[in-house]
Amino acid sequence: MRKIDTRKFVRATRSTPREINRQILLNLVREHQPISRADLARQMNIGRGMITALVDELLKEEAIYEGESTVAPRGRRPQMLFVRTRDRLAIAIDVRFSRTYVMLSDFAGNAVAMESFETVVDPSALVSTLVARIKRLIRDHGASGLCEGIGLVVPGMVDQRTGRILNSPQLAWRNVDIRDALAQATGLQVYIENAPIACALSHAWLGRRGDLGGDFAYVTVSDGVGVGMVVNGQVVRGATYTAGEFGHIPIDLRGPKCLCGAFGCLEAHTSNLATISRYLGRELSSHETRELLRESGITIADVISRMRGGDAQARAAIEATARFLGIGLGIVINALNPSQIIVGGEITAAWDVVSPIVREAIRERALTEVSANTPIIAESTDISPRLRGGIALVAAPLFAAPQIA
Amino acid sequence: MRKIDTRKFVRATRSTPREINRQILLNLVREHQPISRADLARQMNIGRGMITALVDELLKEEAIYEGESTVAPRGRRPQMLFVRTRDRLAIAIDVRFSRTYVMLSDFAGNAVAMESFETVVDPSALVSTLVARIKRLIRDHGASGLCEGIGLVVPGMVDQRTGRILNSPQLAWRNVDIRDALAQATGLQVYIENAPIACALSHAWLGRRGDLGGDFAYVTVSDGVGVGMVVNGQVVRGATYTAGEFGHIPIDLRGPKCLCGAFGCLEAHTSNLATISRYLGRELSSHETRELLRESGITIADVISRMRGGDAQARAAIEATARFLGIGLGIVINALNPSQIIVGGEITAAWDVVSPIVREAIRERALTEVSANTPIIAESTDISPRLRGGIALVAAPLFAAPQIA
DNA sequence: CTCTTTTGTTCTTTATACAAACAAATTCAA
DNA sequence: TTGAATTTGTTTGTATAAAGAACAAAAGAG
Repeated sequence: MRKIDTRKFVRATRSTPREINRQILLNLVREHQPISRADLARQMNIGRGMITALVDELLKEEAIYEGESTVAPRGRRPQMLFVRTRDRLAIAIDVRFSRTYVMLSDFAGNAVAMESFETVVDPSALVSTLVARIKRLIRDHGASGLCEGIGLVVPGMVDQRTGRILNSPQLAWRNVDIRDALAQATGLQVYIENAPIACALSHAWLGRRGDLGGDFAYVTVSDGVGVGMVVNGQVVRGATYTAGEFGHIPIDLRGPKCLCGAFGCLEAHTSNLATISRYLGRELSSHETRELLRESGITIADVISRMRGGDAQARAAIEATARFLGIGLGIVINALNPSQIIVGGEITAAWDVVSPIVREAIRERALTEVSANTPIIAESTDISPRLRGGIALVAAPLFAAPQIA
Repeated sequence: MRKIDTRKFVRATRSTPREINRQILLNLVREHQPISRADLARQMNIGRGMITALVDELLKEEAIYEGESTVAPRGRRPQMLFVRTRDRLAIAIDVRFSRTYVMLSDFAGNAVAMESFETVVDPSALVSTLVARIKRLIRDHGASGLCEGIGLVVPGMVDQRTGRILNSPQLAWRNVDIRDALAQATGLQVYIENAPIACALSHAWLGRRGDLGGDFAYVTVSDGVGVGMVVNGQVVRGATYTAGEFGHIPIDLRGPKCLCGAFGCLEAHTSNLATISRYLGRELSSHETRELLRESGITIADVISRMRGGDAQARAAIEATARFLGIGLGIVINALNPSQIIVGGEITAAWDVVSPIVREAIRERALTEVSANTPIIAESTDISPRLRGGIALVAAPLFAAPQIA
């Protein structure tokens, strides 16, 4: 039951039913391809004549294409339909603390080319570096299709009205606009989004067919901790685009000081930096620790491999992180009751150790049996969910439900 | 941008545009009444002919009615339209720990009659008591209209598929069904909902015209602490109907033991019981404390009035509660970034003392200037938001957006 | 080769959005 | 007082697209 916002509603016109049914059909093709017109008619409870008209429209726009006719047990052979994704390309950009990744990929998320470079912190220098690399990528590898847009994923909150990055602690950016400069220099539409939401979009639109559907939360654990939430099929951005900042929720008011200045944040307990600091037996927020981290160059992957090598200190650090992560996921469960939680980040490499501890912490605080058993799925970093999210930013609007009422 | 769920979509038909525009028109009348056809045409960017047709339909169904024609600066006088609410009635039931309230009211939330009785904990005994009172209420006061349904508000999580109360700690109910029994005995449609969501619905559908629109959170502070969230115009219920349980999020792992069994829950810091226990200098969860509370009969209102009388102990207890409440609201802000938060419960009677402490606690943890200034609005208990929510449960479906795509 | 089954297209009917003309009711100004 | 201007609300004709039926095409079965 949705309330109509009488300030910004969208009235239905004569062509509204067609737009809606067209979009439903397109999504059915996307999720069931290959599929015939007759099957679509059965799925949609509609006459085949209607389907013919809608399919003709989509064929003319080259949103879908007709494949070979398959064998059928009897009767005329159906003509199979497919969504056109192979020759539609997009650029995804993942700006991270140390490195920036650029990928050219088709609309289904299959990478065509990928490269990376050390992150340039100055915004305008970053833009010009990106522009050069994007142009070269498209020139060298863009023969198989047309690039239709850029999906830019940044570690920070993004104002969707202006495209500005409101605050990125990792890059020390405040109110920075790189979207418009990038769009102007490349002549391509640029979609910008913060990392946890991009990961959630990647899961929703480019995930496996089995786990589609249902509302979920995507929890990213890296230098920070953030959550991308999908509720009623829509991403939650909040009134001023800062929703999902679970990282700065306190779980222990007498806990360690966080980089944000407050005490006892979830992020200060369970981020990669927190785990490494704990391993080194140092305080997270002190200047010396940060210097030490920078100099030693130790990463969370190192801590995990030392744990595997039998380092008891490393194991203790990771087990403590797991416990706090479980408490964090318990917060998400109590707040949102998602049908599943996806966890992304380097910590997933230690999931065999982390998972049982997480599950136990959730069990301690869950209010019902079902919520205690909320599926927690670890997503490995090597499928690069952020970059796939960048592709989804460009591709998903084609498939989204029309906004009505 | 919403994703279409290909498992349970609603296809558009020939009459879909009409359904949508009809509903938009009805909502415009509701929020701008009195309003003329010509004004509606301007608001909706549509021909006046279309409006005439839609209005005729709504008039025939008696959803709206035509009032007097008003004066106009020049030209033909417009005929004003109104939503019919006066002679449409609903029963609202608010089941609480100690007392149960029953109200007969019109669809706009104007009470016709109200009564209360000591809560009967046995479900079937409660149903028969309710049935008798409802029948008498309708007989004695129902002359002004027809009762079209019952809105039942309970302190606990409700499975909306089955109507069962999954868990109500206050009533010690688990998997109890009173909805169907009530419906069968009264012959009326019964809508059941948990208290925080009902309060949120009350705010969304029966609130003042000024503060309509925008997503928000309704935080209820009574014996428990819960949140009703409205995101993208829709209430958030969660995959298994247990969303909004912010009361059992830990804010201090070394904090007091909660009635749920875990340590350091928000509820254990800021519920009415927590405040009273703190005032008495007792541990919340111990058996002796609960006995003492029951025997002494001291309420949160007593603590507040003693604070007003100069009791330093009472002031300290309430100030501590205020601080923890601020931390709780900070959690809601970081998680959801709502455009506003409504706080309901007895504690609002001390809002002059509570408010500045709450605001300071939020400021300590908010990540942006805007989110630090999220409006926090106290809603007094004497407008009975729960009962109004019960009315909204019956009335709102008439005005909701049609589900499409 | 004919009958049956299934797929996909075409045609007719019907609902309804859209646009324009029309009727009604009122003020203003000569 | 009367006609012009203005605004509201209704009616009428047209275009669009859904709904449903009929038809054509393509295959296998007997």
